[in-house]
Amino acid sequence: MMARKRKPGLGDRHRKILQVLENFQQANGYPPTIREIGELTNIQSTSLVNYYLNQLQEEGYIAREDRLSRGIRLLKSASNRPMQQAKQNLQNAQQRVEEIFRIPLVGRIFAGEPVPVPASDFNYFDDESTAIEVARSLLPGREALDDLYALEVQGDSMIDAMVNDGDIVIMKRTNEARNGDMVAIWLEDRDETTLKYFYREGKRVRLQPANPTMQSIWIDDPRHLRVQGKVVMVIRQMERSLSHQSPLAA
Amino acid sequence: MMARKRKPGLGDRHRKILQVLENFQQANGYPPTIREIGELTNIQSTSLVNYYLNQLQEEGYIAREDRLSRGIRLLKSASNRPMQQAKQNLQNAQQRVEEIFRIPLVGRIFAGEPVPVPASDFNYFDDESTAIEVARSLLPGREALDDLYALEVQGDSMIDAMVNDGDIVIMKRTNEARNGDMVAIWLEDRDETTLKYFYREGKRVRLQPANPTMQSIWIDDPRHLRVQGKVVMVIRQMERSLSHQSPLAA
DNA sequence: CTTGACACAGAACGCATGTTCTGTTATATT
DNA sequence: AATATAACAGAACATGCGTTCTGTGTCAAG
Repeated sequence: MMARKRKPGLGDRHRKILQVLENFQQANGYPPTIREIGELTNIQSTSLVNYYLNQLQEEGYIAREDRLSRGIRLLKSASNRPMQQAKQNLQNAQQRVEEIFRIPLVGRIFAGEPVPVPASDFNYFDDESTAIEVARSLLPGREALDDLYALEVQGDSMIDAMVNDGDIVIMKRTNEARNGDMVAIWLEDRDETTLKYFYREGKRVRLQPANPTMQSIWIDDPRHLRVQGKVVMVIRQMERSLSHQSPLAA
Repeated sequence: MMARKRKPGLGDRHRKILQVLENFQQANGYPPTIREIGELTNIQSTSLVNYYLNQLQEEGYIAREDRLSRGIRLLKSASNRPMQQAKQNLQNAQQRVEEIFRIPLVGRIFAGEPVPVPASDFNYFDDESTAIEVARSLLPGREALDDLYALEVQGDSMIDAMVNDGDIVIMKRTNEARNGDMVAIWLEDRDETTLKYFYREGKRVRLQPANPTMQSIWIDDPRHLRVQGKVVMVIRQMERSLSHQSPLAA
């Protein structure tokens, strides 16, 4: 026996919560906590607020950062009331601009040389032409977005990392790696840059290629490797210059 | 004995912190924590960040809510042209509203089955949660953007195409391939889907893997292969935030 | 040199806050 | 009416995060 179905669309409480999110952010400059939302909407249980927030997230109205206090972002405004038209436009515009992120393309990466890393005070806005635009929804939420930069892969030397000539890799500037991270590593004894998954195993470090058919390598002395950044994303655009398309074509 | 006096005005670190506050809020929609500020300014101690924040508060640059996580509001901007900046952002926003494109994520692709292709009258707006957002600037300019759809790669069967488990491939709906296109092809005699570069060579067709170390295959009778779409882009996210995880994930 | 204020690091403490679990009530569907 | 599910409440738990304390080096004024 089928039973009660959930009504599609937003209920009164969904709308109320969206309203609260908008007002609170406007008034205080930071988003509310679950408990604060509860007070402002006469919902007495944190779990119930959470319940509604999950639904709003599934519907795409908000984005939440896991386990992060006040980590709620409003994606779509639900206010249907007339309001001040100008203000409304402004708000929408600011929302939209947050959904796109410009990552500076600072150089190339290939096996023969260490990874170029921009300084932390790198001015991101000085060169408009060399930027990769990525929607915020594709980027990891918890990362410090200011530490991101992009590199173009040169040559076929990183096929074991499933990365091709011409691919764009988006890196995060960091010197330390956690287990499971894919990192750019400079191997001092080989004079070589590689992209590998990083695993610390006791005193040794295991570097595992992304390609599951290829073997890991072990580094006995971690001082011989330098973590130069963490790979956050790889983008491959087909149909560009003909340069790398057909080495074998007759 | 009076000793060392504190220099008046803002030091480098004060300015750096104000900069971080502004950028972080702009990028994430909520203010940073003390620890996050520390990471972004290379200050290793929470107490030291707190130390500087108190000074900034006394100077009137920020307001803090006592004991409230992320309760920092920026009152004065450190950038010398605050109004200009906001206006600039607004203008850019309005220009860029159209520069983001939502591509529906319609299913999975793996070796064992033909590629799912949405109907041409597919309603892109009915399911908000299953969409990949891509900046226009990353997409090929001449393509008919309405014909694009996205698939999630399942399994390791396409490593010869340099495509990994979990990757997102953005496809263009088409039945014909031009030389040099990377296409999704259904091989009837093998009951298999592959992603290969397509080259017509006389009566035969050569399918070349993206991985230059692997061999091409030749199809003598082109009627045995069906072009199911053209690969426009491949996106690999290394560390997906939980809130944006693929809705197709189990 | 001595001194005292400043600039910093690290750890510990405790409240704030997100998450989860168990349970209850209400409502739509059969 | 029976039942499955949605809509709720309350509490417990784990972690995030602000706060505070102790200690160390550094630099300028006496």
